Amino acid sequence: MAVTTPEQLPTPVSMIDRVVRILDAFEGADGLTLAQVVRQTGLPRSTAHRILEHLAEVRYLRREEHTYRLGMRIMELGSLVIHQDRVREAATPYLHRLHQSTGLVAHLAVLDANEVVYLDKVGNRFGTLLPSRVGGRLPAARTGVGKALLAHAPSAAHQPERLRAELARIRERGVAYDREEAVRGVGCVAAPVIGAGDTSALAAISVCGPLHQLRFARLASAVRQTVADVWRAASRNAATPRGVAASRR
Amino acid sequence: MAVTTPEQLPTPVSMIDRVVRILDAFEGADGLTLAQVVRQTGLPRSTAHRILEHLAEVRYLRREEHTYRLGMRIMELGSLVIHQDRVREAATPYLHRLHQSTGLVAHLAVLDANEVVYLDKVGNRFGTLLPSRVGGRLPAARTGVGKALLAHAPSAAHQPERLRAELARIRERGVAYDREEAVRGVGCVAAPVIGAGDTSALAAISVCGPLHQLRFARLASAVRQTVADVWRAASRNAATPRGVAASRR
DNA sequence: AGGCCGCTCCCGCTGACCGGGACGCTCTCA
DNA sequence: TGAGAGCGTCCCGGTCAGCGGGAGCGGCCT
Repeated sequence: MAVTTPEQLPTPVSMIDRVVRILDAFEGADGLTLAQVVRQTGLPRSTAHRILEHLAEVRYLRREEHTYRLGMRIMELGSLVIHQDRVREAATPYLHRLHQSTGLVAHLAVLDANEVVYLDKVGNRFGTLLPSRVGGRLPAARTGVGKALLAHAPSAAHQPERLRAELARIRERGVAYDREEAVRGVGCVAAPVIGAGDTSALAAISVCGPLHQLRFARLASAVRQTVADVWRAASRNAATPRGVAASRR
Repeated sequence: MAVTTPEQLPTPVSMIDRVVRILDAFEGADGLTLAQVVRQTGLPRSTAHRILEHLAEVRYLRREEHTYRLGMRIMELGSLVIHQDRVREAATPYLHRLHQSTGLVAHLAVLDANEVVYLDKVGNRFGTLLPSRVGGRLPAARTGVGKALLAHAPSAAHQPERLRAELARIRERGVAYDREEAVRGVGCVAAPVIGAGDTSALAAISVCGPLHQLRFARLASAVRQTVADVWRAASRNAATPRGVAASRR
């Protein structure tokens, strides 16, 4: 499998496009040989080889024998993005409080098109039960944070009927629920952090855990309290916006 | 300040070098204008402008008005690096256990030249008291994890006398201590995760907290136990090595 | 031994990239 | 009010960094 239609990718013209295409190839597997990169990117062998070597030289990739992996410099830059995000900065202490007061896993996420991207995750106690991961993506419509974000996004009006109804309910209550929509036996309670002037959400916060031990009413008020605290903390320092969210082209 | 000697940087010749230099400029500040990038990188205005725009197009940067910031794609790639690291994967559950049993902050870090880079940090309870950060760097000689790593690194023989003596003691005991060397009032207990065949350390684990509430003897055995568990878990799945550590050119 | 596959290196050609400079905008200061 | 400084944007002719076909090599299968 993974037989991406051979060569039907438009040939990238700029150097940057070539580099991006190569780096993107590493999202699928955690270690690629030259030949694998060539197959995935459709670039000529010598071109791919040259760029891979060059990227390894600047430590954006790491080479071990004949396999390349993403390197340390990319990790450092990536974690810097998260670190510099103002909403995340304001939210982290409150996520810890939320985690401690509920004993569940607390999330912070932003919307990107139809997916959520997680910026923080506190209290990994359920191991791999939860599919969420800092820097990871999940379809928005099937997660608590995602629905909370969609409910307060410009795109809310253009969703399919069934979802639109649920989003309206979420806007009313200020809280979104997920009852094993993403993972069997797991539920979430989520609420959006709304921007200052407008009505679109900057980010969303959730707590997730085994469905049978969730007290929804209690969690709803805890999450609502948390987003209020985060909003206050964020707007205290906030002169200019500074988040990875929003601003698509 | 920050008046990097103007123009004395060697002019980068390749596109990749130029891109790297621009991205590196964002490590200092979380948001740069074109003019600031030009000053920091020494690149011609039009060149910097063209590259910045191009990077924003592929979402490696994000543009808001006239300031550029690191973008979402970089965050995603970066967190992927951490996620794909085998040692980190094996260590995380044990870091949680260590955190819960001690009530302190648990770290996982690797060595890079004379610095440590943190791969995981569990239990942020002391807020900004600890300078460690996932993806962040600190001088190795002044941290617990750093000394544990240096003690089992090839470079151990070439350190200054005083440090060399301490590293020898660490090799004997299998545990490194930090008593407010990095931060006033804070101490750490650390131990290295040693590679399979050889004697050099893959990574190191530590617990850190307020000095007055540290029971060193008890923590030492807890950390030793943890590295043993992690080693076992890591070598279970480990066919090929897969970590951001090691392999300098 | 012959075929297959993967990595590396070479080298002549060319178009992607370079960067000086023009232009327009917004401040600030005289 | 107008000159000047600083900034971002855009243009365009020249050129060299990058391109990529292909040769060479070495390992691993029949």
